[in-house]
Amino acid sequence: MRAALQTLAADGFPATSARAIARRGGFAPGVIYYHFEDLEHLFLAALEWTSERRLARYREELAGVTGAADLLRRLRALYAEDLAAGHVAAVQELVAGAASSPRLGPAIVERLRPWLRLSEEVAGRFLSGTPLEPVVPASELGLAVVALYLGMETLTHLDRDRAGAESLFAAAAPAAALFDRLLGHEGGATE
Amino acid sequence: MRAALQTLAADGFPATSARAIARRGGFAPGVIYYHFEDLEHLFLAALEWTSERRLARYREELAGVTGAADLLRRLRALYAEDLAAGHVAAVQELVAGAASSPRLGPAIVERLRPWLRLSEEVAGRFLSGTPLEPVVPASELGLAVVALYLGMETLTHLDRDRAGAESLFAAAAPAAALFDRLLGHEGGATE
Amino acid sequence: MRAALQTLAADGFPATSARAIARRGGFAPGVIYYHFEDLEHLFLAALEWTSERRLARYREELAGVTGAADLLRRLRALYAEDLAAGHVAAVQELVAGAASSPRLGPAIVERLRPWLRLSEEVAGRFLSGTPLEPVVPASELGLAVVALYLGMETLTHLDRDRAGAESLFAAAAPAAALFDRLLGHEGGATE
Amino acid sequence: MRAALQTLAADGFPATSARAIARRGGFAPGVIYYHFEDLEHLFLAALEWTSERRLARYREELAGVTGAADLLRRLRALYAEDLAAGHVAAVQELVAGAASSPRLGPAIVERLRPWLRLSEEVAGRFLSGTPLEPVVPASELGLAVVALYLGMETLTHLDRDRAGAESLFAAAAPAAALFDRLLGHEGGATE
DNA sequence: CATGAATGAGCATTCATTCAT
DNA sequence: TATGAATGAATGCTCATTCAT
Repeated sequence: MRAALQTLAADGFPATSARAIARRGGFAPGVIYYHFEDLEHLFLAALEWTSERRLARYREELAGVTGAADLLRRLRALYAEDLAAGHVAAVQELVAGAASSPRLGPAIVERLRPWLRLSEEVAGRFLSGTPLEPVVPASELGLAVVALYLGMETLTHLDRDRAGAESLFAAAAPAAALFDRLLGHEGGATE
Repeated sequence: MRAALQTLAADGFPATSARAIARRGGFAPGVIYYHFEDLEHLFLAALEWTSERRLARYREELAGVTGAADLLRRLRALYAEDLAAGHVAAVQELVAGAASSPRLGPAIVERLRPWLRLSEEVAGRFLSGTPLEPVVPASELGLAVVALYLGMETLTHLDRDRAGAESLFAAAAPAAALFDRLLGHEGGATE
Repeated sequence: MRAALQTLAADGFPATSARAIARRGGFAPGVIYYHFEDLEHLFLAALEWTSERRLARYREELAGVTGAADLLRRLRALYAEDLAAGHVAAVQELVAGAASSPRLGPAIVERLRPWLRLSEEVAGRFLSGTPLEPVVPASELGLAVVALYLGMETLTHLDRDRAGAESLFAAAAPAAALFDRLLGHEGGATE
Repeated sequence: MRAALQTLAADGFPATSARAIARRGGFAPGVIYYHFEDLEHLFLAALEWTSERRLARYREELAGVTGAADLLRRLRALYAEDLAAGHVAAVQELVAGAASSPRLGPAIVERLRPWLRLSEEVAGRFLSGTPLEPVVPASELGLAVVALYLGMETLTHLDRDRAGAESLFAAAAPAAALFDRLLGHEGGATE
């Protein structure tokens, strides 16, 4: 059922009505209200569900990262997974669509916080020991990365061109390699 | 009237109905359909209108930029203007809300393209002559900056904390100064 | 349109949905919400409308009452009018059906108050100068009469037997005549 | 379980859904349909249940009534019991709410008939031997009393002011005493 | 006996849109 | 140009009811 929402969120927040969810899930709209108090609760439960699973995956993958190029390579793979499952699309749609809802908004912020924490943490780990450490605060870098992720999703969602993010990753690779070389990281060596 | 839409877009795309626009503008809903074929056409016209004016302003301000710190300072001021007028908020709401509309989506992409071009252009000007030039393609950097802008707006729109973007600008300032120093730019000298 | 509600209230408060009203009135349900904020507002407006007209009629008719028998005769005629128009039925249905609504309830009480006042006033006029005056407070008698009216309507509405009230009026006539004779009223003489 | 319905009828007929009953009773809605064919059957069973018990109590209490004042005093006490248990409220809500139901209405009339009989009987006993006997038919007086009861309940249910009926009883006491004195009853002597 | 899941119709309400005036 | 009235489809949600377990 959450999968039904997920796929629904894939054709736009404004179009994600109870009826539409039910149609896609193959059940009656009433069922939703049997299991969830509200559409909002459904959304939150679904966000939580997919978010937790993806977060675990991200944490796992980013645990042993060794340098900029390595980090980038792993993010790229993770993003490809997200794309395939439509997870980012759903999340972005939810985040953007519910931004103005006084009840949903804050609840979503809450569910987004772990991502900010992870992003910040990885940014911190990544900066530590480099000359950038004193000059770039991890917390802000972490925020910027999450924002970039969301913004990229918004844009690639807008025109159906999924290649945008992909080419961004591709373009960033040489820069990451250079970065590693300058700082003596060993990460990108095998790429 | 377009201003009415603008302010309406400020309380959320899903809540921006013909009635709501009319209520805020102080006219009857029917008027909209006298001037525009459609709500979608209204949205596009409004986007175009505000976009052109802001774009001109951005172009003007970013024309004589001399370095990273200078660029950052100017963007910060421009962003403050955007914030005050609610322009970014409206645009982001529109972009995100209409992302899944088969008719509105592509049309919005079209109206967004000049921004990508500007961003790309500034990025190119900024990179040219630096050692980064061969390693960072301007087109991708430009895209990333627009995405970051949108993403930041999404996030700051989500929790009412407008300080997020501000503190990001603040945090980026030292890095920009360092950048300028390394590359022999003279921009941030007076800051 | 209020007439549409009136007739609708004639087939039961719980069945008086926006759709049902519209169906009976021959218009689309949306029209209701164009003219009234709410179903509740429709109900109140309709109650007010019919109530005012009937109240004026009652006042007019009861102004020059001369005795118990006369009063009874006039009430009987008025009640027959009410019955024909279905006014009491609608009012009773509304009063009973909305009794538990926290918003509608008090608003209806308000609209009922003039009736209590009239009833009280007539009771007072009727009692004044009789030996009953010190022993029967007009305010309570007025309340009792209104309650009796409502209760009778409830009962006659329950089984379709409209004869109940009629036979009550008939049965009360001799008592009223006796009452007048005892108290020296001249009212019922010609009956 | 019937108690659950009773209390539910205390927050309004339209709000008395199967779910609401079950929630208050602490069981699943399905249970209702195990024990009763229908919500309507539940209502009737519950009405019957409470009605029988109260009727017995009324019969017992009104058996040895000696005069108007005595009758009034006993009714007042009985009414206080009803109020405390919420019985009248439930009955009135049911009677009014189901008035327009083609199936429920007649069935309720049936369950109400014993009350009319009792009322009539007491009225008859009360009138017998007095000069009013030829002039006031017991059957009509009985009907009027029941209607007054229902109507008073409707009104006191409407505004939360439970004092209405109470003050009515209080106001009627002197009249009853006078009545007894005139007719040589001995009932109110000790009051 | 009882539950939890499900259904489909119905609810009040709001929507984009049309159109006579 | 603009309005006010109207429509019909859609919204989120609740309902009585059923039924496998």
